[in-house]
Amino acid sequence: MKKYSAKGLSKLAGVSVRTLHHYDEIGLLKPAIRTESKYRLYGENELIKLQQILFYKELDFPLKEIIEILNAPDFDLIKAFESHRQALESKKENINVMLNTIEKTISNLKGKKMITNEELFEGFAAEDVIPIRNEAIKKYGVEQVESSENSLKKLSKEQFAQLKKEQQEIGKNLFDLSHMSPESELVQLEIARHYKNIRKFWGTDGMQDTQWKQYKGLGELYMADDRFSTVDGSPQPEFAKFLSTAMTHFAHSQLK
Amino acid sequence: MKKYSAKGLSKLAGVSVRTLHHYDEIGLLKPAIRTESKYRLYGENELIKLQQILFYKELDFPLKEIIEILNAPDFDLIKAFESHRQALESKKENINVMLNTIEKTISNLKGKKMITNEELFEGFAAEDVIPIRNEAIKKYGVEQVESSENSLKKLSKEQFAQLKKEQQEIGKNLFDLSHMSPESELVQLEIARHYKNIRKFWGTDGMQDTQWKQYKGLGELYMADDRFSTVDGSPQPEFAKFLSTAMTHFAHSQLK
DNA sequence: ATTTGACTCTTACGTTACGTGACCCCTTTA
DNA sequence: TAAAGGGGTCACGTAACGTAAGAGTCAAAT
Repeated sequence: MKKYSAKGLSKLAGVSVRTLHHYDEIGLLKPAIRTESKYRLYGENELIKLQQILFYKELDFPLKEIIEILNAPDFDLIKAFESHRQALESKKENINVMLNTIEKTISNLKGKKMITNEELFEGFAAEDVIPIRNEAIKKYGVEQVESSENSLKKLSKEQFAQLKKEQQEIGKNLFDLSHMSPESELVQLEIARHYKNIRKFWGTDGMQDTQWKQYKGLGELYMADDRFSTVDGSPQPEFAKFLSTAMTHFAHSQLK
Repeated sequence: MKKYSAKGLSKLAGVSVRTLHHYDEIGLLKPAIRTESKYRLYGENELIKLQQILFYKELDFPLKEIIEILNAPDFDLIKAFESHRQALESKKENINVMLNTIEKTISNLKGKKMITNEELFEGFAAEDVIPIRNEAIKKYGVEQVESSENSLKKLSKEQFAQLKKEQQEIGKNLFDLSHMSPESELVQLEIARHYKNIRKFWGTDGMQDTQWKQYKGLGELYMADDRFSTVDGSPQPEFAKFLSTAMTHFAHSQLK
């Protein structure tokens, strides 16, 4: 059985020796054996395990979770890798979104146009959200808005699935809307893009952080707002815009 | 003029109060005024500035740089954005490599085939080059190697991107070859063909520029290494892999 | 046989962008 | 008038290592 020294393994895997020390310290990856003089020696198994660690790390799993994942006895390699691939692909899409934003910003700067803050923050700002929320408060009262927000933070899994389904329906409708829109092709493209974002936003699993919950709550809130539903009940592009904003926030939080 | 308390502003912008404290501490965003009782009060200007801060933060600028950006109106924004875009793009490329690796790994697990460690780590390892380089230095001397490398660093980014792309093509083809039966004559033929391509690539035909000639020199330097040629003169897959790795290595050094 | 040079170990403080108390002050409201 | 709900300043905790410092180990070269 082939053995690797700390440096050997580090070169092979593209990590620092310190990283290996660290992983040893926290019990994530211990060397196969320790020589008399305390040298770390790793074997093939450690090599494979390290690769798995790196994959998860690439997906921004904290090391603590990686320890749990790799210690789980029902750990299915192929399944894990396939979910990795999915996550990577969505990550790539997220990067594309950011690239678009940056490119727009660059071309804006190059054109020496002074861009307004609203344009600058398009896709980021909570500015879009806040006034809407304020009006919602005027209409429904603070307590209703806040209770709605709070209650939404306690959704069950079934409710979540339901919401997800509904959101996907909405996405479809939006897509149809875009085809009927009398506006320019650019608008259609934008809406199509939003549609994609929405699907991804509501379709991604494993989002349990606070931001996400907030957006989810706000999402339902806005859905209740008249301004986001037409007579026939189909949603307006503004709603998609909000979702896109939320999606962008989420995407960026994922990118780190 | 409207004033915001710390909590008020934090809610509006979606950041924590502690964050505002922190920004105050490091001089990134100071409140407009401080009341007698030391309360922080922010105005519209601070709101806007905070939005700008958040914008840059979304793009992963460290706070130190954000301070510079916002303090220096003549800061070269475009340059900063460009470099960030490049970073993102290289990130995307890495993801693509990883996707390939994962897919290969999956099919490998499914097919129960063993892949080599180097293939397993494709996309992570970057410094395989170093030992080879050291040996090259031993053989040919530091000055020759370094002069070759230095001339390499003068390549334009476009030239380099092109080079890298071609190298990746070569690498891909060779990798695909590795899936064929090793005994097959077809494989030998294919390798020979690739060898021709490589030779052509390194040949003088397409490159009359001085820099390119020196680049070729470095290539020949490495090609002269025993480990990259077999008895009959045909190259080993390791050579193409080395080229790919080297390109990646130098591309990185080019980027920063 | 020794010196060199690459490698190894442990220990421990530095880093980034805040989170999270602890403890105390100020203002509003029941 | 006292509780509630803000506000403030320390100051340590966090994640995932980076980066020396000081010292031992190992194989090759002198």
